[in-house]
Amino acid sequence: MIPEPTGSPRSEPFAKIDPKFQMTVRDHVHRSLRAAILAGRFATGEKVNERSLAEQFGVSTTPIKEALRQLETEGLVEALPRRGVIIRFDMGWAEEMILARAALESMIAHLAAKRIGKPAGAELTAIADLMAKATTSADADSLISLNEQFHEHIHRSSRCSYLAKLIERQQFYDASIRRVIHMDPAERQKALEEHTAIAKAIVTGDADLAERQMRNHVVRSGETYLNIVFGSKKDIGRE
Amino acid sequence: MIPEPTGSPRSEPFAKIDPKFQMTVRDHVHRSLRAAILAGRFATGEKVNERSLAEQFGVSTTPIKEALRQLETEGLVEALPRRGVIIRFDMGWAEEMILARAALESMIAHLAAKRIGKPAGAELTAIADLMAKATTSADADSLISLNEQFHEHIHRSSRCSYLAKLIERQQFYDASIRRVIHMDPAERQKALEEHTAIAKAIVTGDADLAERQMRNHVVRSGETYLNIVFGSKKDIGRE
DNA sequence: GTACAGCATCTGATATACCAGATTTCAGAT
DNA sequence: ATCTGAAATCTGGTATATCAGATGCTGTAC
Repeated sequence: MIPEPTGSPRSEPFAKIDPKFQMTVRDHVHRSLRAAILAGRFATGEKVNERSLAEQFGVSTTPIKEALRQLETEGLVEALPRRGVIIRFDMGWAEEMILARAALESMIAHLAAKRIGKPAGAELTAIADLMAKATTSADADSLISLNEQFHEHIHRSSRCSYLAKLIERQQFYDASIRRVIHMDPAERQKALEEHTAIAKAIVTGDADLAERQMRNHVVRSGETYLNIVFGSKKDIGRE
Repeated sequence: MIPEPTGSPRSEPFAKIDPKFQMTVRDHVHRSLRAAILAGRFATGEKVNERSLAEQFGVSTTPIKEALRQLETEGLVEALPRRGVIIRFDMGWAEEMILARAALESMIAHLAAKRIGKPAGAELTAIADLMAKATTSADADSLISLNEQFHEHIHRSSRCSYLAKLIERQQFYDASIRRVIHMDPAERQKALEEHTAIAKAIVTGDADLAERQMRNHVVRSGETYLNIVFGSKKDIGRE
């Protein structure tokens, strides 16, 4: 901190660092395991051994246990008391995670349409406009970043922090896969149309329309993801 | 186990006990804390101390930490690294939990309507019929039990185990509160009508109708719960 | 009276020890 | 050869110890 000569407090000297950014071993383990599971680097039903994981990470079993507890609550592993934890993730699980995200995102879009104000609405439209520009010109990275901003803005507009947190936990395709997805011009175009329509519905306060369009968007882009990662054409939630 | 004279294996001698039923200290702590939080026995923002909890439960801090990790992932507490965990639950949080459950249950009802077969459909109708009888005659306990059966049957019919698991985590009014809710004849009648309508929509395969009705049912009964627990009239998701 | 450095204390994060339930192995009986 | 059950082993659950960051307190300087 730079010393302040006068006693008068400056309004916003430096942003306080968010304690959440601090990295602990258990978070590192949690993220690593989570990413590994979602990337399919474990077989469904495979047993994981705490001591062996601890050795691989070079830490004790304590943070491993805590990370496994988090994964258990997330539904990515199953704990059989006194018997160990087994991996629970396959294509079916991924489909259902997408459906869950669709259900929650559409609910939050519904509420955002009801609750968004004039200024926030204008910001959302602005983000959508930037996305339109980035779709044809810019690189995938800025598109990914705008994508995040777009959804996060909707979350904030809904004023639902619990729902937003739940959705975050559902968010499981990582940046590298997103980049692959946004490589395809057809996909970029489709996503843009959907985003534009969602933004319009929310800004005009059409909650039911916003909800439907958000749901279709999440399900459709989820299908794209599944096709890339699991490599088989699939309609989510059919039959 | 009763000894078997012949070498021939009996088909289904006794059901294997589900390992999940085994109780560990961390599960006990998790459930107790969860119930205490949902019952409002902690203030929002209140700090909880691991050592003090360990002392109160008469156990070491290890299972406490694991239970707190689960609560953290559930969104009921927030962990600030190296600083401790604070309670995150109030009426607003409860509202959002109800909305989340509404979103997920309606999604699962939608899928159940698409996927339910003839026999399972008949069973669902049968459960609804039993509910009709129990509404006027029987005690609250059997109504509560039928209620559970009803929703669980829908979950199974949807063939979505991940979604069902997610919903279970959202399930937060316990048996005692349910009993209070089901005491009121008007509430019983309203719930019956909703259940009947949901069953009909699912059995006839009207997925969109089932979805809408499930959502209304969860939100409306959630409002009843909120009025009882937090004691103020409130429309969820309005403004 | 106020501000701040330095010290004492509290408390979460991690490592380690130990126990008991679960699993596997293997010798002896049939 | 197969079954059984006791012993060895593995592994998760819990308890305890240790470390370091966060917090609180106090006495001194101004």
